[in-house]
Amino acid sequence: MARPRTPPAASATRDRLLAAARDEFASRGFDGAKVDRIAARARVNKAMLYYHFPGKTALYRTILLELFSGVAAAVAAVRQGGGTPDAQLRGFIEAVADRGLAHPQFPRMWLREIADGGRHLSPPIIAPMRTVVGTLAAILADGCAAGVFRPVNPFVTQVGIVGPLLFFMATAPVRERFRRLAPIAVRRDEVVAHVLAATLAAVAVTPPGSSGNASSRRGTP
Amino acid sequence: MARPRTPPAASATRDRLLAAARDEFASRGFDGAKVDRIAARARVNKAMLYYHFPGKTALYRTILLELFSGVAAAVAAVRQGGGTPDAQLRGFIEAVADRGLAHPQFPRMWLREIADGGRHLSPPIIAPMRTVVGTLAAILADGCAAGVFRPVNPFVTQVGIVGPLLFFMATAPVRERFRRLAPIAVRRDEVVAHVLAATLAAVAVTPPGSSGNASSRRGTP
DNA sequence: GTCTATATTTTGATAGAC
DNA sequence: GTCTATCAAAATATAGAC
Repeated sequence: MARPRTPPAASATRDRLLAAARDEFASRGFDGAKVDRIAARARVNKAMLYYHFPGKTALYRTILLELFSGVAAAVAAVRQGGGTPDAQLRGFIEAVADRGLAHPQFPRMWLREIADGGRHLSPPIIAPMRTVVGTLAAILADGCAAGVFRPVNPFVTQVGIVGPLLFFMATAPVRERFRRLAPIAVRRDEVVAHVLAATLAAVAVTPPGSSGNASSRRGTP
Repeated sequence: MARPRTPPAASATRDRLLAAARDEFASRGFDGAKVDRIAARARVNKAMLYYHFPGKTALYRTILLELFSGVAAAVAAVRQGGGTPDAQLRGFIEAVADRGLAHPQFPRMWLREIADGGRHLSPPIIAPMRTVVGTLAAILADGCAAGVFRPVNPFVTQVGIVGPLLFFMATAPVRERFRRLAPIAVRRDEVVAHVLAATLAAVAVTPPGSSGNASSRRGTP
C-alpha cells in the first residue's frame, strides 16, 4: 500500500500541538488565540500545525469535542453506576467539578462558548453537550419517580449546578492574580458541598422555606 | 475660552458608538470585536471612533466600567434600603438578575472577563467589582450577627448566586439558537426563585441535610 | 465634527526545498 | 515529517482635507 497522504491520527507532535492549543484557546479565546503562538508553545514549526490540522477552526473544534466528550462520559458513568437519586446528583456534581479541575482549560472554554453563542459548535460537539443535560434530566426524573425530588426544570437545575462550578473553576487564575485584593481561599470541597446542598434543597420535596428560615417566601413576587 | 481640543464627554455620536461597542464586544469578545464593525454598527465613520476614544482598549474599558458600576450601584442600593438579611439577599439576587436582563451584553462580558483572567481590567473597574462582593459579604455578616445565617465563605456564596444567573442570562442567545434541539422555556422568575431558595438553604442555620432529604450527607468526603 | 485615503502590523495559510 | 520564506487578507490606527 502507498504511504498515506493524510497525517497520522496520533503522534507526539500532534499531542504537543493539542496541549498548546488547549492553553492558548482557553486563555485567549478563539479570536485571541494565534496560530503562531500555538506553534511556538508546542515548540513546533507553524507549518506543522497545518500539516496535522486543516486549520485554526478545525483545531479548535477538535479540542472542544474532546473536552465535552470527557464530561459527557464522566456523567454518563455516574448514571450507569446507579445508586439513589441523591447519590447520583452528588456524583454528577463531582464529575463536572473533577473534569474541570483535571483540565483547567475546560471551564474557561465552556464560558467562552456560552458568551460566543455557540458560534464554533458543530453537530458532533453538540451531541455530548446534550448528553450532559439529558443525564441530569434522567437523574431528576428518577428522583421524582421515587418521590424524593419534586418536578423541576432540568435546565434550571443544570444552570444552578454548572454555573457555580464553572464560575469557581474559571476564576482560579483571577483569584491567583488578585490574591492581595481578595485574599479568600476557596477549596474545591467547599464549593462542591455548597452546590450539592443548594441543589438538594431546591429539588427536595419539602418546600425550601420550611427548613428553619421562616421568612423565605416574601417580597416582590 | 478656546474651543476644547478634547472630544465632548457626551454626544449622540458617542452614545451610538458606545451602544454599538457594547453589542460587538459582548458577542465577539475583545479580540473578536473589530473597530470597523463597531463603527459600522454605530453608523459613523471609523475615524470618529478614534476622535471620541483613544482606541479600542479605552473603548472596551469604558464599557466595562459603566457595566460594573451599574451592578455595584444596584446592589449597594439594596443594602442601603435595609430590611431583614433574607430580604437583602433576595434583593441582591434580583439586582444582579435585573441588571443583566436590562443590559443583555453584561452577562456575556462578565463571563469573558473571567475567562480572560481579568486581562483588560483596570483599577477603576476593579473597585466596583469589589463593591459587589463586599456588599454580599456585609449582608451575610448581618444575617450571621442576627443568628439567621451561619458563617459562610462570602466568595462561595457569591459564586453560587452569580454563577447561575450569569449562566442563565448569557445562554439566552444560545437557547434561542438551538430552540429545536432543547425546547425548554425558562423564565427569569423561575431562575431567581431557584437561586434564592438554593442560597437560603445553603446559608441557613439549619443544616441543609435536615430538611427532608435524609441521605444528603454521604459518599466521598 | 466628519469623511477619504492610506500607512503599518499582524495573522491565517501555503509553496516548495529537504 | 519538518523547515524557510512568503503571500494575501484583515485590522488598528492616523493624516489631512472639508
